[in-house]
Amino acid sequence: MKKTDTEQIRAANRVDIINALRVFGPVARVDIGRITKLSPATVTAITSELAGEGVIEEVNAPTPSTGRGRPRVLIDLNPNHACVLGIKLSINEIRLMLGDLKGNILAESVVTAKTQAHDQASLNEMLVSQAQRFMADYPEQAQRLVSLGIAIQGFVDVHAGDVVWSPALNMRHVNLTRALEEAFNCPVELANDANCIAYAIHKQPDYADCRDFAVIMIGYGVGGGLIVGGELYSGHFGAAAEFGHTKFSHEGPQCACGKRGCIEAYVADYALYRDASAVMDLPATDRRHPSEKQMGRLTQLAVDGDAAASRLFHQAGKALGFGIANILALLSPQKVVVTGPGVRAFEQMQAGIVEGIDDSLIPELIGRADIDPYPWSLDMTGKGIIALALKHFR
Amino acid sequence: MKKTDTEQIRAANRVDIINALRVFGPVARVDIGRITKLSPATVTAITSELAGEGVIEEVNAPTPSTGRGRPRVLIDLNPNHACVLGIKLSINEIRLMLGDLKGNILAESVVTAKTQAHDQASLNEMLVSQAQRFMADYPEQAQRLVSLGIAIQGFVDVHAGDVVWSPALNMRHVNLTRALEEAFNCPVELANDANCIAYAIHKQPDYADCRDFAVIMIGYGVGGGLIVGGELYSGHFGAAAEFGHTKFSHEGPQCACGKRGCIEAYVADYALYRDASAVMDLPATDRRHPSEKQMGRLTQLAVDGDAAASRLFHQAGKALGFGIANILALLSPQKVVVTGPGVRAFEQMQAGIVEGIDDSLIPELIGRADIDPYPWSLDMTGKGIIALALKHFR
DNA sequence: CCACTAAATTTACGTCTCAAACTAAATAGA
DNA sequence: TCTATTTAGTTTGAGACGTAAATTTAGTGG
Repeated sequence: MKKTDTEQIRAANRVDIINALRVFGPVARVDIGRITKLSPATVTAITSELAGEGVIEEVNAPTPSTGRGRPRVLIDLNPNHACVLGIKLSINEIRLMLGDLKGNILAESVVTAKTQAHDQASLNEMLVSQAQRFMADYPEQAQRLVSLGIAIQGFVDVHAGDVVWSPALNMRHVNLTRALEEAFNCPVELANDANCIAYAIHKQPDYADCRDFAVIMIGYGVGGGLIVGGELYSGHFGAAAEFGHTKFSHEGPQCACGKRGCIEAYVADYALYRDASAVMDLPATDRRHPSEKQMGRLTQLAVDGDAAASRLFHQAGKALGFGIANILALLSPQKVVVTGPGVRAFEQMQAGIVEGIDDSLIPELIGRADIDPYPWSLDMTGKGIIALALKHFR
Repeated sequence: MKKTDTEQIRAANRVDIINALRVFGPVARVDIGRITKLSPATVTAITSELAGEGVIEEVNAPTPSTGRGRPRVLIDLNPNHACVLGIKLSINEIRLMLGDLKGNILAESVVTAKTQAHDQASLNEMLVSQAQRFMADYPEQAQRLVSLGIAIQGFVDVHAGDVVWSPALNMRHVNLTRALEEAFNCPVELANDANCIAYAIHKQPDYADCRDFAVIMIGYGVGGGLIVGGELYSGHFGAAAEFGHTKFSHEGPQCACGKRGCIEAYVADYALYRDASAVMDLPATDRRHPSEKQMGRLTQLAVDGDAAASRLFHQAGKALGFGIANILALLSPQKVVVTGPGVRAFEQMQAGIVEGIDDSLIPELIGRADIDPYPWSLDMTGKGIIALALKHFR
């Protein structure tokens, strides 16, 4: 509380109601009361305040009309009341996404750019000009822009807004938020891409009451995200959940980070393809980036019962399970969610995962934690960075 | 917020003030205002409320008397206003501790008992009767008893009050809180012993503004505790921070938990002594429990430059550093604190720890995290469980 | 002995939520 | 058709809270 206190209560209750609406779509005021545990009087007070500001609207949709009594009038966020700009920065690609108040992606634009051929100043210049160019196409939304979000692979310090290291850049310790903050005069949120995905999953209605879980993203690399106490956890130095660089072994194969034995070096696409190439005949590939098609073929081999491929995924599963066991021991989470392009092979790894966990932990420590796959879709990072940026909408 | 709201504000501000007093000893009301960011008016209101209840007292100590102006009157918690009973359950030993409102241990009693020769009913019976016998010696305090706390080695579910597994008991999934709650008609807190120590350290004034750190306790076993966002984190299943059973290797020496390659199996007293016995001539010992004296001698060997002993501690340090690296990657904490009887050899392990971390993580991920030793004292578990029990004093 | 200073208290005010009373808008059944 | 019933939502009045500003208290310094 503190400070002018009681006004802070109102502010907190406002965001509670806004969040309830964001998660549970259009609902009646009664339900908001039930969800937020606020009295009907308070719900009325706050919702009419919000309606006055244009944040929410009554939605005259097909009324459900159950039973008797006064029919409930549904209200929902007015998606157009505010918007945010999400930027996903990857190697040689900048993806710009316009998000509305409900977290939907309204528009998208992909720009090819040599992300690695910049110094700090020119990189920020490019980001600002690309962002301005993109927003110029949506002049109405530009006026209602609340905040920006940037998602990037690699290690970030979210508190400082610095990219500590990223495969997308050829330099270290680059601040990416200040220039955009000045150019757009609004807050800019920086986040690791896997953290974005964790946050996006956390915002799914079916995860609404799951307050402590870990997300593992398998793709070109292996990333992670932690939801702790219902919030995305970024740690004191803002770089939490770098699951891919926890270790399976103190020796072991080379990881992209430069060290050896990282979980990533066993489970990421590049690692699987590298290990597969050693034991079977596969088309050559850019070592760092086997294509989705190539990875799909490799997975299909295992599905079809190829022994070497099956063994490969089983091994990767074991390494993954070993890493998950460390998460279970350290954090005792409700569940561990596995997603990313790499879930395509979840079933092929599952037995290995279970074996890896069982080998590492006694049943008492594994407890009732679930290891769940989560279907991958390309826009999850975008959804997540937009949701993170929307935090700034009070 | 929620509910009867504004009363909850008051409650929150009350505990803020109580906590400020608990941490910063006797202070003037002005300082409380500065610490809690409450207005002087509010501080006056709440402190006089608390004084009326006897929770706090004006302390007429040697006034600091700086400069002019009305002299500040120091207030402090009245340590005798309430008390808690802390119970530490270890193998064949029950330690009972009476704690006052300031978290001091007022009295202590150690009972020898065959903790492993019980079923759930008789164990709880014994705990209740021992606790009642102990409190009978302090009839005045017994009337002001607020809550109980139980600390135990092993895996616990703090939410359910269950001991899932413990070396001190010969059964699994034992509830230890219900019987005591009924007998004393007050809340009972169960906690893992290493978590207690983490909480005790967190409550030290010099850790007051350290809100995200990990504690590693090295002793007969290796335990852990996590302070996340300024709170002791116990995870969804209430068993977080079992650092000792995160892994150094998927093969490796046998751990007390039954699995192989746990950090504990390299760093705990029993592991060090076992490994040392293989390469040098040491007096035989109960394999599970080398004595403090024996461990001291082993450490002294390394201090004196014995090559084999030095190598041993260096190796243990490497395993520890490897495990710490996983914590750094996953949680990005401000610091990692190493304590427990095993800190006696911290200096001998330090180079190994640093090596283990450097081998595992690129400098960007290690960041500015400190690895600090914390001097061990026997009553830290007690301090911690008492502090945890005191949470129930609103 | 009085001006000055800093700590603590009192007062006046605005904000908040909630319970309870009330209004609104529908249905079910006589 | 009409009335009792039911559920949703609003209004009102009371109680609690914290703050700013004014005031009191209790010292120091010259």
